[in-house]
Amino acid sequence: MESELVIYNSLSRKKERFIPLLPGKVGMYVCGPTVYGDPHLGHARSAITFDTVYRYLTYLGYQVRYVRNITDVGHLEDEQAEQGEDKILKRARLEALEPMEVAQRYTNSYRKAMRSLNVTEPSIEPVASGHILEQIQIIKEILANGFAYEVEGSVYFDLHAYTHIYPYGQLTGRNIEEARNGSRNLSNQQEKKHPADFALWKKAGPEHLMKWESPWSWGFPGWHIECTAMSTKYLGLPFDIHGGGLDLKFPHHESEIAQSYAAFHQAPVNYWMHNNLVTLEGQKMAKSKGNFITLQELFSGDHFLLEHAYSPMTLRVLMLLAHYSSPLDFSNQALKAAESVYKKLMNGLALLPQLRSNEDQGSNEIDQEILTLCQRCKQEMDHDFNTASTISVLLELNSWMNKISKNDQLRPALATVEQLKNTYHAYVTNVLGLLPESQADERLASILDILINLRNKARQEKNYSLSDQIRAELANQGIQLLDSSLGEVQIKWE
RNA sequence: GGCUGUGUGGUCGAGUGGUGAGGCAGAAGCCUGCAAAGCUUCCGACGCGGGUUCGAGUCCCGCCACAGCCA
Repeated sequence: MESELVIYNSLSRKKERFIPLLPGKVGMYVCGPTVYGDPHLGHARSAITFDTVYRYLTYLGYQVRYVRNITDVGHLEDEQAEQGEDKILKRARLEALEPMEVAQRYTNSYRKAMRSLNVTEPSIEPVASGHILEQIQIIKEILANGFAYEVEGSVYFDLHAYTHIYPYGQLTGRNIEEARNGSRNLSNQQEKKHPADFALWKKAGPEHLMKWESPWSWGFPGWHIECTAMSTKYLGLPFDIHGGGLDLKFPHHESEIAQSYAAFHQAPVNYWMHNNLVTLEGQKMAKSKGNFITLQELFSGDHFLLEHAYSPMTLRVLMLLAHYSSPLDFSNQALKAAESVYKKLMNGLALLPQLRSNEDQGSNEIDQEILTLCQRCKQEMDHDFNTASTISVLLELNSWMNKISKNDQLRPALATVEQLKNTYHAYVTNVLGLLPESQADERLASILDILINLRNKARQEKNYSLSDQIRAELANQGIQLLDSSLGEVQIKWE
């Protein structure tokens, strides 16, 4: 397959042509959520970004194995300093639940939210607690290769030994000697040879409920090792694409790279991709900052910053309206704009079956314009998944579709119309993952037909008070009737 | 202080050195019983200062602001 796809690789800081390791196949790993709280807008951005990557690769014909993990082994509130309480454990204490109950509860709510956003389920969704043995195995490898040391039942990654052999900090431009100079001298870090060394395995204290047996102690794995274990288990080494939020670059992804070299003497990944963050009033939106809107709050409108409820598809459009690498500031105005774009795209979808073509196969200016726009959809997506540009092209196509459907003089050739229908439908639904919301069941639809017919009859008799009453009362139920100049009535659900 | 990003019209937000983004808001008109949708036109921008180039929003240097990570 000749790929024209270009991906911005965070590691090289360059746009690179995408060439998979195996022709026609792609292995992709994305850091999923730590399940200790309700899913929020930050989760949605990462999931939608990489869902779109997955969808587009699939659309291009690749067979994609998409692994997105669930972190259900708690890591600490201040991971770098290895201080604070285990996040899941803390939640369990607050809610009086078993830690695994917490993990299950928020795994469920995450999956539910992702379904509503039409985020495709990954091919494999491994949980960290189910891969303790694999993690222990890799820690053993790293110890055997001399890049880790054991102290009091805990195992730490030995950065000093590592940097003698391998470069460290390529992803985030860090160097270990600088870190040494200004590093904090915290009492609980006494075990470490170097303050920047990170835990591979931690001995569990008596308060720790989630713990496993290992050659070193009853304890739990460090945060970074789970991704190394699960990605290599299911995707091999190296694999094609590793994704995650910008906030995970350091220390998480940097450590993954180091662990891979330390255990297997090779780089884990060819292409690193990082989505930018969602900000709220210019600040990072994160649970740990108490500055966030959950997806449930957004969908119900139950948050003081929201003017009203916004649908999952509106959120999806909002996310796709910005390039994944740009910061996205969240506001009612931005949401309203997204809502409008979503409506337009869905109106276009409903319009597709009505498009008429010309029997003559003459190619005129309209045909050229439309065919060029169809090609541009692929060009824009090929250019580092530029969904914002793709949407603008689709809106231009939409504009043509409206003109064609309302003007009998404008009739492109049959082949052009077919191309337009296929492209528009594929990009809106398959690539961008946008679907019409709230479908009516058949019975309700037939009852609606009766009402619509009654209203049309009233309109023909110029009984506008009755026709407007029917329309107004349906609108109260969230069902909007939209008349068209051709006499057809469109139904819109809210 | 270090590293990595980001600065584009009233607002959100694309932009791959060569007169076009697109959405929202605003203005005018067309269509329509009205409304909605749609169509046409208008409105306007590249953080600041240098440089490279025939040509810079785009490349280079410096500065400023904001964000993230680290300290």
